[in-house]
Amino acid sequence: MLRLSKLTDYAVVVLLRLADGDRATCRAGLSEPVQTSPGIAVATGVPEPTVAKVLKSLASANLVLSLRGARGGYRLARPLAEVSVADVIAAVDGPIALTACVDGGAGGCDLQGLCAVEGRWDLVNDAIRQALDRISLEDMCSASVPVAFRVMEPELVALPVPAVSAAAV
Amino acid sequence: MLRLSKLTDYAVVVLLRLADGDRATCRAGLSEPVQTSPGIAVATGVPEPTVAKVLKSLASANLVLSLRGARGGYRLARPLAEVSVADVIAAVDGPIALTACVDGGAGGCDLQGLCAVEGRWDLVNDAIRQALDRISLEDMCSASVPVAFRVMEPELVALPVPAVSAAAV
DNA sequence: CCCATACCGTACTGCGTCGGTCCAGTTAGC
DNA sequence: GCTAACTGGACCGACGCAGTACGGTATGGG
Ligand code: FES
Ligand code: FES
Repeated sequence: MLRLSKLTDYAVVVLLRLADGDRATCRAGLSEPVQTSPGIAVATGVPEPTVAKVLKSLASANLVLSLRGARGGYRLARPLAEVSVADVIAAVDGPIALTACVDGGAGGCDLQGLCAVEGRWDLVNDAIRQALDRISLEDMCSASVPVAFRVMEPELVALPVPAVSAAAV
Repeated sequence: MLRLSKLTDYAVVVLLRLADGDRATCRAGLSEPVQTSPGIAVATGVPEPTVAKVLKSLASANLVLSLRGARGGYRLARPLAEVSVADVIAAVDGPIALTACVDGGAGGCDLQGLCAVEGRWDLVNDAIRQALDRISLEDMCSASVPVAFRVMEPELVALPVPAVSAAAV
């Protein structure tokens, strides 16, 4: 159904949390805006091993920086505005390839040869890729908050943008 | 991986074949441009039951017209230029809903409430939907044929646009 | 009137991928 | 040296998809 995996959704949640925590620690005067995966897990509600898995994928894609050892953790590699949705999807779910026979996935289609849409999906694929590339996480974060159907606590709704995950720690 | 199902791919193949066959029968003087699912199956190489399944989905979405009874078959409901890729995807794979918590799929996300990206995916979802809506099957068919990597028979390459599926019948 | 043809709907099953978990290993602070 | 935390890989159950099968219905021809 053209559905993206839940891991990608979690990745966005984690990244947003990471950005928000960044700001919080910076405001507190700490020079080390680093968050651990257990901390992010308890802040977002996502099970901890899953958070670790997602962060691992994001780290290998250079979307976050990892600091090993004790007092280690993760840090955003770039500001949210510099990260597009396509980057996140590519980091977690692999390259964007709608079908098996686009440029990305080298010839896995079993109809290759007598299929009428030989490489035509590339057009659609590129269109989607551009659309996803044009949207940054900053855009998603500062969207017009169209949650008209799901009212949360008034205090949370009243807060500016990073209103969520106020139950952290 | 943001991958669309193989059935959708087949649907495009079948629709293109249907349009091409339409033209062929019209040229032959027949007033009934109708093709049976077995005929399309043998023309495209897709297994027959799968073709029937796809055609059923397309028929219930009013993308093709079905004529029952003996000498029945399927016919295009609209010209290819009037059918967008989004229509085909929606017909075969259900509505386009990237995640479980967009407007389409009513609240299936288990993080609902403390998730930071409450309804923000709608932005991405709409972008993709518009991108897919803007591409018609005609566009896919008349794409610049970027099959630089996969050379077919020269005769087929030399033919104008609907060069494919020449091995029909 | 009867039969062949072809669509229609549903139900079933095997398989591949995804979501989630676990464990051993490595690095760096204390 | 010990502990906290990341790293990489493997493992397994669950779910959805791809494909198949069967009975039913409608139409046209003999
Ligand atoms: S779907 Fe891959 S060649 Fe047609
Ligand atoms: S993913 Fe559905 S509410 Fe966050």
